[in-house]
Amino acid sequence: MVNQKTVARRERRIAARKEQILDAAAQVFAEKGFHRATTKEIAAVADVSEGTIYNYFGSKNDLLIGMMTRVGDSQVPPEIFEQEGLDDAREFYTTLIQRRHTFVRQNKSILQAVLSEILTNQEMRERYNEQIVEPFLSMFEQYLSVQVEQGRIRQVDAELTTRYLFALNLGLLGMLILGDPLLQSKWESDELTESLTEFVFDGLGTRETGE
Amino acid sequence: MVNQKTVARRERRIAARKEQILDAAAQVFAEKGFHRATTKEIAAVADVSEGTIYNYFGSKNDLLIGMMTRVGDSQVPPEIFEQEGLDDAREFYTTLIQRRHTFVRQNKSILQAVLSEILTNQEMRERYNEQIVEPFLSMFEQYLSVQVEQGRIRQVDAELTTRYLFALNLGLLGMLILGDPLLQSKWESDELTESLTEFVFDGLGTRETGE
Amino acid sequence: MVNQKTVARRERRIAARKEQILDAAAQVFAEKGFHRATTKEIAAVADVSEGTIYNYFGSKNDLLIGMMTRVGDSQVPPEIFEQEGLDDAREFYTTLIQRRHTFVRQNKSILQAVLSEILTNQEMRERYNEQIVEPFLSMFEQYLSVQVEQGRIRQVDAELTTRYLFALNLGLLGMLILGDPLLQSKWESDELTESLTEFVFDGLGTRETGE
Amino acid sequence: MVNQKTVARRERRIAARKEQILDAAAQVFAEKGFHRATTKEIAAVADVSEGTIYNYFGSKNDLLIGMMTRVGDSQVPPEIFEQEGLDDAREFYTTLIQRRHTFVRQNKSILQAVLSEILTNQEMRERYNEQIVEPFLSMFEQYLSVQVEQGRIRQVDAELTTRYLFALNLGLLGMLILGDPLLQSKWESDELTESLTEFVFDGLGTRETGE
DNA sequence: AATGAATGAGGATTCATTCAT
DNA sequence: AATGAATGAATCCTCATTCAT
Repeated sequence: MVNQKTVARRERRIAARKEQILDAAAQVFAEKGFHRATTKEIAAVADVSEGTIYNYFGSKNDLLIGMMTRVGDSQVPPEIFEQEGLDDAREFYTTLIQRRHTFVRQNKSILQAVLSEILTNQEMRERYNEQIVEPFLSMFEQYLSVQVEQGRIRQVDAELTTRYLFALNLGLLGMLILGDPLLQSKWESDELTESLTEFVFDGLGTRETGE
Repeated sequence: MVNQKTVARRERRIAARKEQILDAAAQVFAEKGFHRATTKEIAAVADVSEGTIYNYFGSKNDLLIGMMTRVGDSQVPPEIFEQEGLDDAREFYTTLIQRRHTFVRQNKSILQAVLSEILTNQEMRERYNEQIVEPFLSMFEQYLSVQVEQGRIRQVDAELTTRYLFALNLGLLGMLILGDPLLQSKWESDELTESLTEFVFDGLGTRETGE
Repeated sequence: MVNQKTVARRERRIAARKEQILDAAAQVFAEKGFHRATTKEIAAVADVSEGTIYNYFGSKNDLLIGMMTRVGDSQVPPEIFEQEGLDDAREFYTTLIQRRHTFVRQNKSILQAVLSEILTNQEMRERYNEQIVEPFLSMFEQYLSVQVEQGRIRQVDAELTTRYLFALNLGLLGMLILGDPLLQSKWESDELTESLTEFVFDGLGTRETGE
Repeated sequence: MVNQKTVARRERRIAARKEQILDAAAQVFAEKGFHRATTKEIAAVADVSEGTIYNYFGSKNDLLIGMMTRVGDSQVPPEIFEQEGLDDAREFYTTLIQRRHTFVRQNKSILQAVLSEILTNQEMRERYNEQIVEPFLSMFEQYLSVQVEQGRIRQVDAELTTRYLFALNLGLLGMLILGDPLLQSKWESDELTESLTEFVFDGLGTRETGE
């Protein structure tokens, strides 16, 4: 009994420490990038000694992996695709990007750090694809196919369209990181959703031109 | 006279050396990323000594800046926005992304290296914004405003739409780097243009829903 | 009364713990050598926590000293030199190296670790000399002198000869550690004694050449 | 032509630097042992920067390997076993150990460092066996067999005897390192040769007992 | 102008030791 | 008395940069 409690407490302490360190790492990585970040500084920000980091993570690289796992775990959950009452594709998309933006708002630093490393690190890239991109793409693809079949959206290529939508979001994240002031302000006050939905569903063409 | 010629020749030689070194740097940066690339390896690839690099560039960082300048210089030229006969916005967009894709095809590795660094390097980010992003955005914004005024495209917010289109392209580059196989194959054989134009101009909504 | 018993019990417990830890240390030192052995691993093998080690030994170095003391204590006991009936020097030598080989067989790993450290650690070297080498040398020297006086062995320089015999044994230990397969097999099956005695007493020379 | 000279000079410079660094390493290793020796100190003794060490050796471990190779190269050369006129085994042995002692005198530090590490480092042990021990043993064995056949020495087991002689020398080296004052003084003034030869050839036994 | 050896600051990682529980 | 998490000094190694030739 007591043992069980002790073990549980211990596990919670370990998890908390890991979080504490990952938070610090995320902050420093985002600020300086993975390579310019030093374990010394991460330790300082996490308010632990350098040695302690290595009691919880095998290497500096493992911090990055830990962060990616975290990002993966807090992504859009699969259930959302299976909810009832999301017949209206517009509404669904709105919900989706709202969630997504909330998520990005909460994890911008981490995403920034992770993305940067992903761009030049083969191994990270593969992890990211497997854990985050592919699961999402295949689920969304599936959803789109159904919508197309049911005539709720235009007859589009579900595979490609999925990728365009993903790209749009990825690109927006990129521009936020780049620091575009307009996007930044709209995004922080959550004013992008409507305009974005319109862009995606109505396109640029005038109605007449529409084919 | 003679002096002028000599000076000119000298300048050409210097420029050539710089190119030679930047080419090598681009190759190595793309392969390993900025931080994992060593001056030693760049020198080896450029077939010069490490010391020589420093005769032409002040630092390793300057190589990155040099590359970004290069990328900026070979971007879509401003003239394209001023050409006559590009009244048809669809056609114009098609042309634009075709050029863009050709450019990306030729510079993917460099873009990869530069982007990665941009994400976590304040200074690089500012340079990139000033030299590349902002000029393009303002020109495109201008173009879109005119198109909207003339009723050639829907009544959209030109500023935001410009950013969405930029984001879409940036995101596609991101997904290419991530290695999405579908995009990769379509992109290499230049099959994305039409489908992308359709996505952008017609949106996902069925025509009736279009409001 | 009770107090005395308690104290005695306590001392026995402490001694037992020390043994337990030294055993573990011996095992790990032998496997990895002193420097590559970590207190963490020693603790794991001893099935105690790292902290506990430091309740019984002041430092990692003290473990080594403890081991050497142990080795010293189990060396050839001085009494052997005083036993009656060991008039025959050959027989005596045979007995001696048999004991010695038995001892080495039981402590090879420890000796390996201790010797390695002795070679490059001044302090250890001094301890080893004082505690082990010198006592043995002086006793053996004494013994040899008597044998020479009594005409039981040739007129040799007792001091030097003692050192040659010590060296021979030390060197054999060295070769065993080095892993010479021939010595190893003969040594394990205790077949070296006779041949060694012959080498030491008869030399290589043919009898006629003997002078 | 010039090129050849330049290359040769370069190679000489490199070899010299390597020597310079190995000398320093030998000194520090011998003093403190491999593990306690720091690259910082080696650099200081060699009067170069730490970085320079790594221009010539891949790792601290490589310094050790480099030292062992050096030791191997300066060992007793195989030719000695093939010289004419060495019929007299005593004389031959005398020559051999004189050479050996000279060698040890010149390389004591290195041997000390190498031996210590050999005792606890599997890889080093294997290298040492292959490069130094085995070649010597097999050559000496061969020599002894012939001597035995020709009746120049007693009918001894050549294999074992070779090992005894090797052990004797190894052990003497060990005792020198341990710091035995008697051996030290005799060895430095080269007074051991005769006494050692006598020990090896005549044994301890009185002539009558010689069976 | 080119070279490449030398430099040394800097950084990730290890591990003996401590100490609060 | 035992624990084991926290510590941080110490160390090997890398690599951008310099500079004598």
